[in-house]
Amino acid sequence: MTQPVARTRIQRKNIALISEAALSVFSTWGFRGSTVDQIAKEANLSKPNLLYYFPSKEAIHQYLMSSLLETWLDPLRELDENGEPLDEILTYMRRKLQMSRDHPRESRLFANEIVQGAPRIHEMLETELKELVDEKARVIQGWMADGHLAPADPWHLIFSIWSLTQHYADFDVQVKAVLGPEKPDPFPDAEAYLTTLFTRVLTI
Amino acid sequence: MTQPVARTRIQRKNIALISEAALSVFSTWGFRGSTVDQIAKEANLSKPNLLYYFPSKEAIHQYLMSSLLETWLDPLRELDENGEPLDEILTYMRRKLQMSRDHPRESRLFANEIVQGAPRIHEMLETELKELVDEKARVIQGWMADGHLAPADPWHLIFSIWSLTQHYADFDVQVKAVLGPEKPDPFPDAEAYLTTLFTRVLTI
DNA sequence: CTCGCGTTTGACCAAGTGGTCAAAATGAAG
DNA sequence: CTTCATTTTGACCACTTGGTCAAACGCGAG
Repeated sequence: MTQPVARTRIQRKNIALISEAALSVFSTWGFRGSTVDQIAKEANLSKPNLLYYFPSKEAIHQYLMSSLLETWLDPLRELDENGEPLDEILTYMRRKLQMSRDHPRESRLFANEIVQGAPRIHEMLETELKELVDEKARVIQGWMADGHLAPADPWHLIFSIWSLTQHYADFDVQVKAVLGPEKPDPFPDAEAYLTTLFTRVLTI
Repeated sequence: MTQPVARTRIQRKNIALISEAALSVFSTWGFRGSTVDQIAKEANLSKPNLLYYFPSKEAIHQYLMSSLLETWLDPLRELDENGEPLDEILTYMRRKLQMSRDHPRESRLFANEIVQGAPRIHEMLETELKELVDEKARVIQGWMADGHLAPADPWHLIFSIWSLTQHYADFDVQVKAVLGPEKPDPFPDAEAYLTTLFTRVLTI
């Protein structure tokens, strides 16, 4: 029952509750820093009740990771070889930035996992993620070779999109502390800045 | 004794050992995920022995943070108002990138702390860090106003330097997983890419 | 309304946690 | 080589941790 298959209404409800709670807790404290009690409390369930749905803390984390992975990679999947190059990349960047704004916990969940050495998703990074990135990097490389984009290392270009957009979710405490209380929402400025940045970097 | 003042030779040696060990452990597991036993083992000391030098786990963490903070902010402090604008910014970026290469544990220590909401350094972010960034952002703003750099939001420009450079320390597992075993050192390419990036962004 | 299966819980456990303490070991100054 | 402050340690403590289990509960199909 690592990936629980919800059959009853109650199961669906509680697994959803647990996922929500686990997302909040794991994304805030990292795997080792989180406790089953915390997750149970956040989900309004008793600890044994929670462990009736998932066999262990590990299992909750695994379930979370694999259910969120698709959502996380989707924007890159949608990068379209036949689209207008600069527009495709700007759209990808904006979708990633939107995910930082709308799903910061998911972003921090992955950030925590990777900063701590990705012990539980390392294999996935080397297979699924690498394959997807390699494919799309070659698409971008093609665009550059055809003179539609200024030349630049496409792998590092993708890294830079990740790092620049996820920064606003993962390090938002820092961003908000530096910008101060009179700028409570950094996202409009961030979008403008990043649009300018990638436009200048990629326009020939 | 939150900031231990080493008086004897033995104290100096052991406090150094503990700092080293704590840096490794905290940067890998985050504060809550780390244990005093782990740190003691890594430092080759017994737990009570370690707690003879620092009163608590918190105290070790605080001591580490404050001793590393200066090192961490130094590169930005050196940004010189009277230097050649583009060169100053590229130099700053390169120094930050070097720190990611040479001191990845320090980078991850801060990353862990900030991703998890910076509970222990929040105040410092709002004072010391904000003041320094505000000062330097205004310098950059001046350069742009004088037509020495292409216009862009200077605060977000600084954020982008942080995020792009620290990415190679904080997320290095991911970077290495994506680039594969035939590219074990991403830094030369990263430096070339980031130099190109900031040059294109800031050249008028 | 009742029966059975799915659900919930209180009590419990072994291991790990941060931290204490008195006593033993050790280093260095005279 | 003695003396005393510094350093080190084993034993210990209260609390938290992930996880178990038998027993009780309650929802819905018949």
